[in-house]
Amino acid sequence: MAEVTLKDVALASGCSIATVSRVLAGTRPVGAETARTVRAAAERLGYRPNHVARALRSRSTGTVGLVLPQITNPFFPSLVRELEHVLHAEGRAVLLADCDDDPLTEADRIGALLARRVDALLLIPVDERRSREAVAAAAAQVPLVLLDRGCGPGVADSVAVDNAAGMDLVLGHLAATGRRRACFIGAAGTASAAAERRAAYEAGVAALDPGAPGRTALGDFSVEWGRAAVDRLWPSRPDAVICANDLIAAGALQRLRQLGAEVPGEVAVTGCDDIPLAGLADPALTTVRQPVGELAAEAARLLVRRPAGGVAGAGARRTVRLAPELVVRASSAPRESNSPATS
Amino acid sequence: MAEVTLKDVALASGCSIATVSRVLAGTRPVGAETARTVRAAAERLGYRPNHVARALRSRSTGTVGLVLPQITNPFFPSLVRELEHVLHAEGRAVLLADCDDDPLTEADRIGALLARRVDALLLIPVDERRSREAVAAAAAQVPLVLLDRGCGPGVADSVAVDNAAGMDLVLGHLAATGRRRACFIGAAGTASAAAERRAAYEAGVAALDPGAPGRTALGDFSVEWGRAAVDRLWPSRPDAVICANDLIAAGALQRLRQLGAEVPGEVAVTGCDDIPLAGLADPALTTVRQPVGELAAEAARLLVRRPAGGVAGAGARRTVRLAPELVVRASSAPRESNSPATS
DNA sequence: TTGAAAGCGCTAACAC
DNA sequence: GTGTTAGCGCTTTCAA
Repeated sequence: MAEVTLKDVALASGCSIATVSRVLAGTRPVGAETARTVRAAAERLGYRPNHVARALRSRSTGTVGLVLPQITNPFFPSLVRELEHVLHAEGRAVLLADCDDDPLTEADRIGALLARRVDALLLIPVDERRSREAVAAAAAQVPLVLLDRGCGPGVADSVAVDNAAGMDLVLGHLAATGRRRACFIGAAGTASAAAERRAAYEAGVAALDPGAPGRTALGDFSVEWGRAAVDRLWPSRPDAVICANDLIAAGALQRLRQLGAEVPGEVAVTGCDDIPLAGLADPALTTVRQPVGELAAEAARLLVRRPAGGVAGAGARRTVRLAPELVVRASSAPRESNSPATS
Repeated sequence: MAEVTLKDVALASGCSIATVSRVLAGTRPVGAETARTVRAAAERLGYRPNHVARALRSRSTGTVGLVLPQITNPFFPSLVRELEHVLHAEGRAVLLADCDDDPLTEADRIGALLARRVDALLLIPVDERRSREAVAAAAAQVPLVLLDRGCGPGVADSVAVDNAAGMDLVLGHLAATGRRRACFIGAAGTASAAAERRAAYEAGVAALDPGAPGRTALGDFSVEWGRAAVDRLWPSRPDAVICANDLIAAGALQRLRQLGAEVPGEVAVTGCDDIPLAGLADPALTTVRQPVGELAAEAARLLVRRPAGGVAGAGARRTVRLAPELVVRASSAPRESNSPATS
C-alpha cells in the first residue's frame, strides 16, 4: 500500500531514476527499448507521479487560481464550468476562491493562492477600483488574466464580452420587430459592465428615437431594482424595456405583469447574460448570451505568459473582446403573435 | 526579487533554519526572544512560506478536492460557497472539479486530484450506482465525505439533509393552512433525494388523505417535467402541488398560470431546496431550505480522519443527517388572502 | 543515450 | 530550547 516512487520503477526496470523520469515525463529522447521496459514496469507497479515533488523541483505546480466575487452570482457557474474543463484538458488543476464580494477577502484569497504557488491567476475582480491594488501586486508575481470585468487600464491582460455589441444586437432586434419607444433599466456606478451597457444604450438608441436616452433608470443589478424601476418608467408608456442584465429583467417582467401590462404584446422586455433564469422566466426572456466557452478558451490562452516582457513586465497588456450572441425568446416576440395560443 | 527562503531568514536572524521553521510553523515551543527576532526578520525580508516544499516534506498539502456533478446545477453554488469559506478558514485550499454529470469524467477528476495529493475529498456523486466504484477506490486512499447524495451503503462518510423531515414540514404546513387534497410531482429513479422525497410524501400524506398517494407523477428534476406533470395531475383538481424540487415547482407554477389556475388561491405549490430561483418566482415559492452552512461545517468536521480505523479502514461509516427548514412564501399562502392586495 | 549526483524549500528525528 | 542532519520524490545539470 506504500506509495510507488520513481525509485521503485527504476529498480524494477533495471535503469536509473533519471531515465525513468525522462521516459515518464517525456522530457528528453530515450531509447525505444528502454522506454518500453520502463513504461511496463511503471504500469505494473501502478506508479502515479507525485505532483508535489515535481512542483517543488520544476517550480511549477500546474495549478491555476480562480478568484471570483461570489460563486452564487448566477452568471458565474457556467463560466467556472468552462474554465474548469479547458484547464483540466491542459492538465492543470483549478484552485477556487470565493471573495464574498469583498475586496479585503479578495486580497486575502489572492495571497493564499500565491502562497500555494499557483502558476497563474484567473480573476474576476470584485470592484473596478478597490480590487486594483491587490490585483496589480499579484500580476507582478504571476501571469494574471482578468475575466468579464475590468480593473482599470494597464493592470493586467483581460478577456471580456463586447458589451456595446450586445446592446446593439438588442436595439437592432427591437427596431426590426417594430418597437419604437424603448427605455432602459441599468445599474449605476463605474463597474465596467454597468457603464458600458449604459453608454451603448444611450449611443445606440438616440439614432432610433431621440427621446429614448432620457427614459433611463439607474440602480443596481438586482430583481428588486427591476421591479422598482418599472414603476418609474411605465408611466412613459415604452413599448420595450431594455434591461442591463437578466435579474433586472426578471424583476421588470414580474412588475409589468402585476401592473397588467402584456408582455410581449404591449411591451417587449430584454435582459443580458443569459443566466439559467432567463430561459425559465415567463415569458422566456430575450437576452444577450455571453460566449462563455470562448471566454474560457481565450483566458486559458492568455494565461501562458508571452515570451518577451519578463515576469514583472508591465508591458503592453492584451485585451480580448468577444462578440456576444442575441437569444430571441418570447419576451420580445413581434406584436402579431400577441395573445397566447388558445387552440 | 528572488524568493525568500527559510535559509535567508535564518541567516538574517542569526539562528538555524530549524528554529525558524519552528517559529513560523508553530510546531514546537521556542524561546520568546528568539521567536521575536525570527518573526521580525521574516517580516522584514517579506518571507512567504513555500507550501509546495512544506507539502512534500510533511506529506500534507493542506488541500481538499471538491468534486461535483455540475456546478451549473442551481443548488450547488451556495454549497460550494459555504465549503470554500469553511475550508479556507482552516487554512485549506479547494481544488474544484466539475464532472459534467458523467461518471467517467468523475473518475478521471478523482484521479487527477489524488495525483495532486489532496488531503481529502469532498464529493457529490454523479450517480448513486455508477459512481460507486471510483468513490470506493478513492475512499481507500484519502478521507472522503459524501455530500448531499448517497452512493450506496458503507462506501464513505456522508452528510446530507433529512429529506423525510423536509417533506413532513411541507405536509404539516399545507395541512395547517387548510389544504386537503395534495398531489406530488417527483422524480423517478434510485437517486437518494428522489427516492427519499417520494417515500416521505407517500408515507406522510396517507394519514391526511388516503387518496393522495395515488396522485403522484414521476419524471425528472426539471422545469419541463414540472410543466408536463401539471397536465397530468390538474384534472384531479388538487388544492396543493408538492414538488420534489424547485425546478419542478417553477415549471408547475408556469403551467398552472397558463391553465388559468390561481396560485395560491385555488392551489398551493411547494418546492424543495430553496435555490435562488425560488425566491424570484412569481408567486414566490414556498420551499424547504437545505441548511447549506451546516452541511458545509459538518462535512469539514468529518474530513478530519477519526483516530481509530486506519487509512483504508472501512470501519463504521458516519452518516450525518441535518434538519431542513421550511421557507413559507406566497405560493402557499392561506386562501383567505387569495386576491392580490389592491389597496 | 544513460547514470550519478545535486539539490528544490521545508520538516522531523535526533542530539546536545 | 536549539542546532545538526537527513531526507520527502522529483528534475536536471554534468559526465561518461
